[in-house]
Amino acid sequence: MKKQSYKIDIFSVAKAAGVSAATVSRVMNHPDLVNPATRKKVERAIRKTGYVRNRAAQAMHGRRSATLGLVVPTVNYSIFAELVQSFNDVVSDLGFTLLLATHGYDLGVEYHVLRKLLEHRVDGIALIGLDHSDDTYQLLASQNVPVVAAWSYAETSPISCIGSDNREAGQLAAQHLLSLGHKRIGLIFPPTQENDRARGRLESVRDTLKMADIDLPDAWIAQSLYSIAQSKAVCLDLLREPHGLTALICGNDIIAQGAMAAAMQLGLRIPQDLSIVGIGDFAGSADMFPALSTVQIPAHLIGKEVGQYLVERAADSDTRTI
Amino acid sequence: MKKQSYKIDIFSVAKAAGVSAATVSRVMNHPDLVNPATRKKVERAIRKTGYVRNRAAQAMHGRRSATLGLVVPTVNYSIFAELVQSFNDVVSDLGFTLLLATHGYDLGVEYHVLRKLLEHRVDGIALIGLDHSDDTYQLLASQNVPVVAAWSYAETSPISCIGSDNREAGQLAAQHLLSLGHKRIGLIFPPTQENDRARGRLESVRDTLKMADIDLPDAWIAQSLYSIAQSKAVCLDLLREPHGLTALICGNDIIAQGAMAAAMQLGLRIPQDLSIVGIGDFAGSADMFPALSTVQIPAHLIGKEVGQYLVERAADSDTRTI
DNA sequence: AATAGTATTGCAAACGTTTTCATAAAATGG
DNA sequence: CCATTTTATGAAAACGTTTGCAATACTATT
Repeated sequence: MKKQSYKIDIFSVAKAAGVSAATVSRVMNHPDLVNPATRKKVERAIRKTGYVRNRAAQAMHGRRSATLGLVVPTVNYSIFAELVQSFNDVVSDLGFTLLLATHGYDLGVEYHVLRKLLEHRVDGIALIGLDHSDDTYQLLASQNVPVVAAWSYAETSPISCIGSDNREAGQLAAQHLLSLGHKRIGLIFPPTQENDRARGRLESVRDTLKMADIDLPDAWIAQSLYSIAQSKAVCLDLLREPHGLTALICGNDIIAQGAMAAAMQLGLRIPQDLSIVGIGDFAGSADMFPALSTVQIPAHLIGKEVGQYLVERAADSDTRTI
Repeated sequence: MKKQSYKIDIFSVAKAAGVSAATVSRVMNHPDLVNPATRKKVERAIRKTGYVRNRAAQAMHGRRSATLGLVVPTVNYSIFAELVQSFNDVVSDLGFTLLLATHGYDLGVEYHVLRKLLEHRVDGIALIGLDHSDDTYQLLASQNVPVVAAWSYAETSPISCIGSDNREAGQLAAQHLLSLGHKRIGLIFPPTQENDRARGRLESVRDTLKMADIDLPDAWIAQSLYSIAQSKAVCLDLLREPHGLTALICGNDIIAQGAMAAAMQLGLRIPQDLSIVGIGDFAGSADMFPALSTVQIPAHLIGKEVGQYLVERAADSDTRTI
């Protein structure tokens, strides 16, 4: 029925329905403004011609692209996958399409992918965390597009943020181990230069241990990237040293899983011989690792709220321009 | 430097650089056509004005949106996350932006999200698997946009596909257990109605076992959705029955992880008391579960090849229109 | 039945690019 | 130095929508 691969635009539909292009447009955007009978005719013509509306043209005219941009470090390892999914679920239901970009924990790359999303005139932008380059902050300030930082929450943030307090998470993890009586606690964290989540967690773990007069030599702190394999290797090294560690705090769940693998390999029972605390969330980790305590980050909830917030703001700036 | 929140378009830049809009456009799209000196001027003007090009306008004119659409069932559970990541990495490097959509294993929903991507005039589309609704296939045929089915591979596919042969994967899993001498093998698979991956795997497992004259009563086959918790519950039920099962084949790695959790809870050692074979790939699963044998699906490679293929085809149809 | 109001539709002017075509300037070659 | 090619630029016509405005056809109120 729709073989004619030659461009079917709104005028083709208009002709097929015996109305003007304006009416066809109104059927799609303001159906209440058009007579039910004509609406039926138009809808039939749309179906018959196989018309697919052109959002690019719409975006160009009206300042609405019906897209939202989401920039995450990575979608691997499940860390942000759940957030991406719930974000997408909610905005998709509300008629928006997701433009996804990743930067692999490189804030220079982040600037460039953000720019690409803005080129597509997304109606809103979500980023992860609060550490961003000056260029990024300037770019966001210059475009007036709704922005929200997800995952981290801080009173002092220059842009709106929806997420959890990383300092509190670190504090919870440390206090949990302290309450169990641990005194020799090792730390495995990812690099913290461009990552406010990891930095906040690490700092507050340090502070909490210091407040409790617990020693934390540098040798008990190890660094690992986001890789189970690497984390496992790093933990093996750390646990083989004669530090007498009785507990580990892991900066995120990926690292915690590497730590568990290392402990298993060394024949250490968890939690009898070694307590491991992770920070972060991994869908289903509770089922997989009943012995691993985790300070949970409600990724699903954050994604949902971020999506709702942006859709709302997009609608606002829509009416604002009118 | 770029406070003037009022619309900065290509003409503003042109004025700032003392050239025409056409020249500015050429600087961005065909830099070799413009004099190096003027190019410098224009680039400076772009930076000074904080101009961000409008891809919507570009797409409207020229039939290039610089976007690619990817439709996956879900990005949760890591099943497709790795593919999404590697697809995005390669297309992003080549200047494309990713439009992501998910359908939660519902092919009716798939049709609608696909339509939304087409509305945005993506330069190419990737879907997962070969099971799609008739509407979907018709829609794809009516638009002439490059399409590729990822994950599954089949000679008979009506559209190009890049992926692995699910029948072979199932066969490998079954043969592996047969070669270990197992005779009482249980199966846990996801629903197979709208999922050619699961169906192909299940059928070939069945065929392989039948060829080897191994019994496979219906009671040994259980169904589970993509959820570790549910899979664990289903496996607990299955293993508690007096079937005397010595091995399990799991339709994917999520289910396999639930099966492992169930076995652990029942005190069964893997692989001494129970062998578990998963099909699918989970980044890092080798590190996490050394005892779990898995028929690996090269998600990373598939994502990369699908991305490269689409970019190539997008470039083709670009020159074709000229 | 005349008036005012409302519901429905069409015309045409945007929206911000890209690109064809034309032109002018510069380079080349004899 | 003139003729020819090459290089560099600009003017203007698309591209496919949306929407303000105007016009027409109804409906309700006197």
